[in-house]
Formats: sequence, structure tokens, C-alpha cells
Amino acid sequence: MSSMSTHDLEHHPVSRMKSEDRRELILQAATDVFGQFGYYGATTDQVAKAAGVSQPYVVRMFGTKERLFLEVMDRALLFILTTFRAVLSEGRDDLGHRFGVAYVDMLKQRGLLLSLMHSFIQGGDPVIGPRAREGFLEVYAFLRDEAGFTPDEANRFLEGGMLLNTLVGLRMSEEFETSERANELLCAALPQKLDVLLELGKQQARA
Amino acid sequence: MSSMSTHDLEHHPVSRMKSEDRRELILQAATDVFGQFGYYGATTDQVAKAAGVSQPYVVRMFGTKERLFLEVMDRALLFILTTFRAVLSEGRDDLGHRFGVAYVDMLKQRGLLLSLMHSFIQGGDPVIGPRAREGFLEVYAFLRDEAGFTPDEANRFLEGGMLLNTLVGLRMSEEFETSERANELLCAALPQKLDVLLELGKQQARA
DNA sequence: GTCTATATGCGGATAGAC
DNA sequence: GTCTATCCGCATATAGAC
Repeated sequence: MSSMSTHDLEHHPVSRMKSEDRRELILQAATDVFGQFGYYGATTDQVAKAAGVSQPYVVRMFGTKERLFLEVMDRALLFILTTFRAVLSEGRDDLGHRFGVAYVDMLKQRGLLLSLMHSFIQGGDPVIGPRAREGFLEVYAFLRDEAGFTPDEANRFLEGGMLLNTLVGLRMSEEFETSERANELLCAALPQKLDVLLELGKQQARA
Repeated sequence: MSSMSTHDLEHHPVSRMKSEDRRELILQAATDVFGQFGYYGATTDQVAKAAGVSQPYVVRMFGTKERLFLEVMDRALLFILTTFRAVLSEGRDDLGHRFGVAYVDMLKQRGLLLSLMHSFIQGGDPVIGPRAREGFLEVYAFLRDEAGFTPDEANRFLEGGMLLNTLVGLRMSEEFETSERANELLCAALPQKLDVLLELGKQQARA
């Protein structure tokens, strides 16, 4: 409080920060790390390093690794729905295509789509599974109720999304220049916006 | 060899077996376990328990957990391609649909498609990644070269496959009766053969 | 608010008996 | 061919200082 002793300013390597800001920082780092390695593959230490804090601090702030992952999921879902709603508010023409472009653009949020993808194939987990199903169904409900898609249209959209997620998870863009087939596949899979994927690919190849 | 001492017959809880048979048994168990938990989430002990052998034996036989996973991947890929080739040999009409039916039928091989799905989003791994990409491209090459699909047709097929994998990983069939939306989604996503998925869902809910 | 130190448990892998 | 016993490292979580 008022008694700030004479010397211990800047004691810590990383300066203090408001809890909320640090929280957001860690969630971003966690999104990236979980996206790369999945829930089991990622360690809280990797997250901590990526966020520039100590491992115990990460655990302290979120309680458990599991709760951290759940927060990452929630945040990712919120981001997706918010983005889609913004697209929707700009008109209802050619929605399928505009959603697609917006979806690919979300790849710029490192690990966001992949974290969710990891959660999706973790449906057997007693705590991650139910939330993953709920989240997936939220997106489906959005497409049907708010965007006005028919079941078939919604389905088509999700199919494309899941293949995109898979190709990103595969790092298929790494083969873009070396494999004729990979090249063709990527061109066919991404109506346009291939540039975004390739750019991201190079970035994470460096990291 | 010839000196079988008087008493120690049936010393072990599980009888001896030819190496090859035991191998196949363990690979099946591993496919199941990896399918449920993914590479990192699964433990060699779970595999061992599922196969009815000891944990060190699993490691002994395959060298490392990683090598075991790679063998599971190879075996799964081989199964898929073999199945598709069999379908192909029965005629070339309505291939997209017949492949789709065959693909859904593969769900009966517990964990086979999900193990691969897990490998697909593990593309960043230095040893699993390359093989996963290779495997995926093998399937793509099959669709283009042997089945004669156009890039767009192949793409459409893969999109459907990835959504199916995702819904299976999500255990979405668990919501079939409780959620209106899930019901609709599953009906739209599976042209037919919904029954297979629901049947499998019940089975693994018990296990 | 953030760290260091550390307890604890679990999982992969090894050694060696039978 | 298969097991038991066990080592060792790593990752999560806790305690407590600053």
C-alpha cells in the first residue's frame, strides 16, 4: 500500500500488469500452444513461456490446465460467432462465400481454429466433450437461425470448414511447392484466400 | 526347448501366442485407444490393458510409443485404400456415393478413422506430421488417379469425410435424441447410413 | 501480482527373470 | 514370448516469499 520500501522497484524480470491484461495475454498464448499440440500434448509450461510468465502463475490464474483449455474454447467460439455476426450485419448477399472468406481470415488468430478442432475430436472426454458439442451446435444454430441457411447449406459450409481445419492442422501448405498433388488439393479446397494460408504457413515454419 | 520342467505350464495369466498374432491384437487395441485419446492423450498402459498384455511388452514389441502410433497410422491407411480399391473393382457407377457408404462402414473398425484424424491435426510434429501429410495425399492421389475424380470431386469427397470424422470425434450421436439441432445436423450430414453411426455410438457409450 | 522452490504422481522405457 | 520390478524424467499443482 503506502509503504513502498526504498529499493525493490523492478525486482521482477517482467513488470506488473493488471490481472485482466495478463489474463488476455496468457489466453492468447494458450490458444496458440493448444492449437499446435492439443489439450494433452500442450504443457502449462509451454503456455507460460509463450506468455512470458512462470508456469505456476498460469496454473494459479486459471486453477487447472483443464479450465484454461475450456476458457480458450469459449473465447474461440465467441470470436467466431462475433466475426460471423459482423459479416452478417453487412448484408445478406452471397453469405456462404463471405463467411468462407471470414473463416479463412480467422487463421490469423494463431491456433484459434485448431484449438477448437482439437476439442472437437476430444468428444469422449467427460468435461471437454460436452462443451465441444455445445460449441459446435452453437455454430450450427447460428447458421440456421441467424444466417438463414437450410440444413444442406449449413452442412456444406461445415464440411468445407472441417476440411480447411484439417489441412491447416496437417500443415499441408508446407508441401505446396514440393508436391504437385498438394498444390492442386490446396487450390481446389480454398476457393480463394489461398494466400492467407500460405503466408501463415511460412510464419509458423519459422517459429 | 526340449526340457519342459514338471510344473510351470500355464504359469502366465495369458497364454503364449505367435508374435505376429499378438502384434495384430495390440495394433487393434492401439487403434482403438489412440482413436479415443489421440497420440499424446493415450498411454501405452491403456493400450496394454485393452490388448490384455503388460505395458512393457507393448513397448518392447514396437520400440517406442511413437513407432506404435506410426504403425497404427500405416495400417489404417492401408485399410482405407484397400477398401476403396475393392469398391472400385465392383464397378465405376455412382462412385462418390459408394465410397461414402464404404467410408461410413469403416467406423466399425474402432478408432481407425479417428486415429488418422488425430494424426492429421498433429501436422506440426516432426515425425508424425510428414507421414500424416503423405497419407492424406495418398488418399487424394487415389481419388484422382485410380478413381478418376476431378479435383473438385475429390475435394467434395474429402470435405464430407472430414466433417464425418469430426462429428464422430465429437460423439455428436450422443445428442441425437436430446437435441433437435444435433438430430437435424446428423441427418443432413449422413446421406444414409446414419444407423451405423448411432449403433456405434451406443456401443462406445457402454464401454 | 508474480516469482522460486518443491512435492507428487504418472508414464515411457529398461533390466532381467521365467 | 511375456512378465514383474523399477528407474527416471517430466508435468501439474501447491506453498510460500517478495
